[in-house]
Amino acid sequence: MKILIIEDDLKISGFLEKGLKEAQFTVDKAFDGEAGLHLVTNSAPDLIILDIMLPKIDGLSLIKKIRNLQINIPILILSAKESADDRVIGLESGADDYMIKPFSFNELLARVQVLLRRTQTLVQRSKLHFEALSMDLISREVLRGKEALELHAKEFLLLEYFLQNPNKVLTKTQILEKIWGYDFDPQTNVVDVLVCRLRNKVDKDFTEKFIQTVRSVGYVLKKT
Amino acid sequence: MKILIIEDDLKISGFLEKGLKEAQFTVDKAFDGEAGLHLVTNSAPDLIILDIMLPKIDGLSLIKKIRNLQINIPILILSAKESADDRVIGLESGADDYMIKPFSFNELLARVQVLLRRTQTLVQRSKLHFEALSMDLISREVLRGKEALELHAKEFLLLEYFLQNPNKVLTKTQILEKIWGYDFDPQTNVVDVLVCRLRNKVDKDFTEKFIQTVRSVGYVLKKT
DNA sequence: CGCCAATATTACAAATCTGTAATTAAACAT
DNA sequence: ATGTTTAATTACAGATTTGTAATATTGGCG
Repeated sequence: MKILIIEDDLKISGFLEKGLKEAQFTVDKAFDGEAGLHLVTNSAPDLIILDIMLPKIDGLSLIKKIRNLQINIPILILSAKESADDRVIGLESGADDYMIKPFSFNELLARVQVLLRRTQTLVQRSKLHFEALSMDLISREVLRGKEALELHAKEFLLLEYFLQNPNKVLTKTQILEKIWGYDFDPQTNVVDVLVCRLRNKVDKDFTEKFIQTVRSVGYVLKKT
Repeated sequence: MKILIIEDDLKISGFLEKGLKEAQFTVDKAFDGEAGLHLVTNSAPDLIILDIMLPKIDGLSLIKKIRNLQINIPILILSAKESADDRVIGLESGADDYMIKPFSFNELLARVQVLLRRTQTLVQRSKLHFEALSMDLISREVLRGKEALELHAKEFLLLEYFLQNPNKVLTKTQILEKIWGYDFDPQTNVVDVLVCRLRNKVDKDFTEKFIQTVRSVGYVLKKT
C-alpha cells in the first residue's frame, strides 16, 4: 500500500515517513501542493495524508482538484487548525478524515488503516481471486496468472460460482440450480460439458489443476 | 438515509436525534447494546452512532459482533474516553470514526456525511442509473422501471456506455471505438443496427423514449 | 483382472448473437 | 415539392454459443 504525504514541514513529514515505513507502507512525499497533485495523478497512491497550509496550492484547493478529476482516493487532513469549524470545512471539501497537530502517531496509523480497510472491502466486492485465478466482475476480465482467459457467459458464471466457494465441493445439482435456475430437466449432462469446457480454458495449459472432481459428489476449486 | 443511535444517555441521544432529523435523516434509537444489535439486524440502518459504555453489551463487543455478521455498515464511536489509546482501540476493533464527548454537532454531521458519501460512491460503482433505467454491472440485471430487459452482450455494452454518459451525444465513431475497439472497418452500419436493437428493448414498449438521435452527430441518452 | 458406474470428451445440431447489405423511412436543404 | 442525405428497419447469412447424445475414459470394487 502506497501512502502519499503532502506536507511542507520536513520534521513532520520525515517522522510520518519513518513510522509508516515501519508499518510496512510504501511512502511518497511532496512538499507543496503542485508536486502533490503531480504525484497523485502519476504515482497512484492508495491514500493521501495532507497538510492544509501548503505552498503553491493549498490543501483544500488540492482536494477539490483531486475530486474533480474523479479520483476517489481517501484523504486524511493533518492540520494545525483545530476549531470544529475548520474540521467541518475540511471534511465537507472532500476529505475523509481530519486530525489535529500535534497528533498521536498510533491514532493516525489506526485511522489510516480504517480508511484503507474500508476502501478495500468495498472495492473488492467486484473482484474475485483464488491462487493464480482472478476475475473482475465489472470489466469481466479473467486471468490465470498473466494469461487472459476468454470465457463464454456460462463458463464465466460457473467460474464465478467456484471462486465464491473455493475449497467447497459443489454438486451438479447446485451448479444446475445456480446457473440454469431451478426448473430444469435433470436428465442432462450440461454440467459435465460445461465443466469440461471451463477446464479447457482454466486448467488445460497448466500443470497445476484447480478444478477437481470429487467422484459421486461434484466438483471443487482447490489447490492440489 | 437511516441512522441508528445506540446511546444510554437520553439527553445526548435526544439531541442527536433532533439534529439528525433536521438534516433529513431517519433516526432509530436504542438505549443498550442488546436492543442496538437487534435493530442493526432488523431495521437495516445505513450508519451507526455508538456509545462505548453501554448496558448489557458494551460498544466494543457490539462492533465485533456486527463485523462477525459480515455487516459492513459504517460505525462512528462517540465516547467520553478521550485518550489516544482508547481511540486506537476503538478504531482497531472495527469502527470507522471516533469522536469525543463533548462534541460539536456540526463536526459530527460532517463526519457522518463523509462516511455515507464514501460507502455510497464505492458501492455505486457497480450500479448505473438514468431515470427509469438501471443496470447492475455485477449481476448484469437491467431494468426499465420494474421491467427486466434481456440484453445481448453488445447491447449491454452500448447501454452501459450511454448510462456512463447521460445527456452527452456519442458519435458513431466513439461508439465504434468503445465497443469494437479501434481497428475497425469504418464502412459498416453496425452501430445503426445495434442502436436499433437496443431501442427495441429499451424504448419500444414505452411512450417516453430515452435514446435519441442527433442528426449528423450521433445519439444521446436523455429525457425528452 | 474385468465389470460397473461415473465422468470426460467429442461431434453434431439447435439456438442465439452478430454483421452485412438491401430496403424503407425520415429529415433537411434547395 | 423534390431530391439528397442520413438514419431506421428488415432479412439474411455467418459466427458463436449452447445443449444433446453418443462414445471414450477413468476409478473403484469384487
